Amino acid sequence: MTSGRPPTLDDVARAAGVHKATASRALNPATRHQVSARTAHRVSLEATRLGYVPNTLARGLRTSRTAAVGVLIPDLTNPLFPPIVRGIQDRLEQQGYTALLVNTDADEARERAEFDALRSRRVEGFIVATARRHHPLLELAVRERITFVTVNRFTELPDVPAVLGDDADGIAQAVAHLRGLGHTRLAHLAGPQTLSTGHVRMRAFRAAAPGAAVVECASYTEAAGYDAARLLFERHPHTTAVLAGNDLIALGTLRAIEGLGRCCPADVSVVGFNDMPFADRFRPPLTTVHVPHHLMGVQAAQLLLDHLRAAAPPWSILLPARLVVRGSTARRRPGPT
Amino acid sequence: MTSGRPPTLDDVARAAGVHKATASRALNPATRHQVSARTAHRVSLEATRLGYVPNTLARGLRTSRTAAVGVLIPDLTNPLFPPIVRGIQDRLEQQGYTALLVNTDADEARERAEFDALRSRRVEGFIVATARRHHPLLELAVRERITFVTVNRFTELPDVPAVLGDDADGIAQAVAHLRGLGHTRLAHLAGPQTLSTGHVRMRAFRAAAPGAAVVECASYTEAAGYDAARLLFERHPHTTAVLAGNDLIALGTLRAIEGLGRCCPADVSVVGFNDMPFADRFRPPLTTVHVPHHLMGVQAAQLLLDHLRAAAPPWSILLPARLVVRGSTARRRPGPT
DNA sequence: CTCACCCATGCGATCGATTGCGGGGGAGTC
DNA sequence: GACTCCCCCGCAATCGATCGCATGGGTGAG
Repeated sequence: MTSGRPPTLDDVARAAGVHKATASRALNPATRHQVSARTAHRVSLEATRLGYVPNTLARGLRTSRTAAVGVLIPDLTNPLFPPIVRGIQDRLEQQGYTALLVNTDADEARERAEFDALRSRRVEGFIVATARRHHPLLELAVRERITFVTVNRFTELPDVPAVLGDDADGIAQAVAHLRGLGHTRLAHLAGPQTLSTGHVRMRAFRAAAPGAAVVECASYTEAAGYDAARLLFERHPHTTAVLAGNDLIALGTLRAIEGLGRCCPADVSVVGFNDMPFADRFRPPLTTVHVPHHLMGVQAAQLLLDHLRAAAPPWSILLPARLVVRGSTARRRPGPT
Repeated sequence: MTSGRPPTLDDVARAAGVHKATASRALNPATRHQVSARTAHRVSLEATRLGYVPNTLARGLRTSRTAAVGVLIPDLTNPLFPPIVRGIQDRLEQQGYTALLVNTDADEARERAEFDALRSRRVEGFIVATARRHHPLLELAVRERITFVTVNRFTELPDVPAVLGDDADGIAQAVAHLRGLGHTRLAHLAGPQTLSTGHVRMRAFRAAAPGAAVVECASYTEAAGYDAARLLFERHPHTTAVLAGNDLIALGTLRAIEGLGRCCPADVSVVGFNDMPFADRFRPPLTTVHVPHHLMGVQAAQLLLDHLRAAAPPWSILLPARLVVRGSTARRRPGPT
């Protein structure tokens, strides 16, 4: 009755009085028809009675299909990623797959180590949220014919499927919104230009607001946003509207504005990007560009699964972004000029 | 030069002109001393040249050590969990372990399915953040001698190690704080009593404020907090201070207060629990009890690893909680009475 | 010179499940 | 009654790495 060690397929087979090969066929839905209904029933009965759970390692070793995929993200505590990861997990789970999640902290060596660890676990493919525009590791992955898709960001390599938000359109909406409120002195606190999101959003901003001020942040963090905002207001004190590279940068900008004794949105309007969770509860509630992150994760997982099953064309998917107007933007106040 | 399929240990051994057993010993730090330095060097050279990465499945099958642990959480998008998970991952990674993360959404059937899936992957143990006070699945796990620890919550079973925050003390601090501000009509919006956190916090509240109003929320969500707060103010309109079961309930309470045309903190003070990320950026900034969630994850992972290596005593760990005073609590305004 | 000992390495079984191949037996047909 | 065909099922190889055991050659001591 008590199990010394977990029961094996052989145990089940013996209990049912058949060979383990028969038991294997009986338990696998795809091969059950090769077995008489009577024995199939008897085997599954014994299986549940013994609490049999198949050994995925052994199966994976034999079939070289592990039903696992690696997921590379920079940092789970960045609020951008939980919804994406959740979307990935939801879709993968539906198909019986498991996500192996690792954080890289934007550290190349660490990413490489984690990548190898995942390969050693024989994941069938990767979902990469850490992509940089130029990314040696991903070049290697392409050379080794490893199946992967990028999510949220892309890499400058041909034929790599990606699931992206329509960042350029989101920026265009934000600029139009600010213009509509009467702002003429716009500025952009750009994300790192090594990342596709930083690059695309900045180019979109430049296209929509030629000649406007742009300061690049060292990273997508509140601290970097704060520093960049201080620099911006030093160089361009008359700025009345800031389009931040993402919500964390916007948060840093808000802090900088407060530190300068100014007020958002009365003196300066701020727009974020991503619509991170609880952005509506901030002070002030953040006007920001919403990107469907959960859906993004779902689509990335689906895209990867498609490529795993058959050599699907290297499609990419562009998800619509949508400006959400809240309390951090307001009509430009006629200046003291 | 190009690899049809990933190189195996046998490939490396052949390239180095030795037997695969020798190659195995050369590559494993623990057995390298059994091999001459010359061959060890030659083998590792060939291994890196061929891009060899060991097959964890095969190794795990043979050794029945997979260096993987299962992590059960309710929902990754609940901001409570990313820091905990991150702490777990950080510690596990240090030891070469990998976390297999699944969401249960508080659904018993789903939890069971995920649990079995993880067992099928032969995880060596579990870290459980979904524990309920009475939990059939965990009873089963104990019977089957599966190694696991619970984190953040505990289950009413003997000898199950747990890593917990000192919730009772946190509540005591919060009540003392509110009393110090002159509040006498306190109320508690308790979390679900099926969870140890809900139960412990409510008992601590009852002990610190005998006779004060208590309403139980259906779940730890903003929506449930909103509903419970409405009910509370209907029954006890003179309440001037609310101690919420967690930050999400507090957020729902804030919304209810606003909906009633009252103001926090001028009319009603609110205290949350957990100090979730960005709680300081809310409107108003949330006074709440800080619990060291990242550390909690680290300790849980460490505790599990200890139990995996040797049969450590079923220690539990209590981490200190600390009230963080922000803008959602204020001195009681002399009422119109 | 011989014997004992040890170090470095090879051999082969093993972990647990899958799968191609082949065989036994029952049913159906002429 | 004999033959064919098909359905079930068993046999054994296989995936890749680990490890107990055996072995060969070299060294040091007597």
